Amino acid sequence: MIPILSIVGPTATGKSEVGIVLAQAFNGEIISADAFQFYRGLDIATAKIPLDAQQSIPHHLLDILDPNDDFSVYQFQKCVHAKIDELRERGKTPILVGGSGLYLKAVLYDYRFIGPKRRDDHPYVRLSNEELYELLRQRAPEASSDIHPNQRRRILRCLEIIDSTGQLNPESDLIPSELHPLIIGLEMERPVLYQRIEKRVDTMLDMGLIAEAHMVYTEYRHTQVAQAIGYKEFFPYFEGDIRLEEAIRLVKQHSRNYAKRQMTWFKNQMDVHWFLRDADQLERSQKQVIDFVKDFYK
RNA sequence: GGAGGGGUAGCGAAGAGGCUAAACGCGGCAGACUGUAAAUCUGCUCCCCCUGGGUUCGGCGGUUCGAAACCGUCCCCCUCCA
Repeated sequence: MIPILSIVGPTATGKSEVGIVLAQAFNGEIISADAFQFYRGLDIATAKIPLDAQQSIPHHLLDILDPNDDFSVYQFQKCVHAKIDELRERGKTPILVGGSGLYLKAVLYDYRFIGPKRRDDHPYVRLSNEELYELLRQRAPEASSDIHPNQRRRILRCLEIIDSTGQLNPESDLIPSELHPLIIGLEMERPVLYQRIEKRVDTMLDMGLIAEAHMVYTEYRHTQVAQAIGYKEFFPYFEGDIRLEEAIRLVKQHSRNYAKRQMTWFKNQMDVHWFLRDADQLERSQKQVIDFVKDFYK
């Protein structure tokens, strides 16, 4: 049986590099699990690994979408499952690398997307948060107790599932999928991580982040991709409402906040084997990870 | 030197005698998460032995049963006049 590896963790911990090293060590290929790296032309803000850094390791799912395309966890799940089958047939180890928690969980765990996708014309859409919550309270009091009334999307989804299946979500997120993945988490001391994040934003600026953001601003302002960190912060600057330094400050701040949310997710939502990386000894931790994986499958 | 305005929690900013450990925003911390997830949402955020206690609103001194709020004085900051 060919194992499935996954590298997760907050942004700027070096997931891409570790992914390549693992791919080299275990005859693997990379599958990206970053919600914005699927889009063509969005390279700088998404910290997409450039071709010449890929060390000839195939990277799947990068650049598969046009920025105008919509995408969802559901589609991602289908794509990745197909990809995993394909790699295994070729005898390759699938290595999922990314920071989009829900996407990873949907693939690595037994997520079943039942019920229809939300439609904008559904009668529910017109209800207020309070009305939706009340509805949920009537249909599924046990579910409503741990969902806040303001969490509109969750309530909506919950109601959809009840409508189409007559019951609540299956407790599927507790059951790891049959893939039995080995999930490796990369983390760093908070101050070190935050420092790296800020330094990386500076590097992105040198690489032309503002031009990329402006491209998104002019061409894709109303699409999904416009909400990526590294773009949306520049929009008010382009409008003349804030100064450039302020926009940059916000990009850094939002990146730090995002990293924190990622930590919370991976710590509490998934079963992860963590590696605390020392920013000065990145190679050493790469070896540790490789040894760990070898040991795990011995 | 003269005339005004102002100094409030990490920052911004309300409050103009008791309902104030002090609204609100930001930042920070923690958390949630099934079809936009780099999204969306929640809680906490002066200190402590925390269903209670202790110190706060530039400093000091007063008035008052009671002061961040009133008076005096001193120290800073800003604007205008000289």
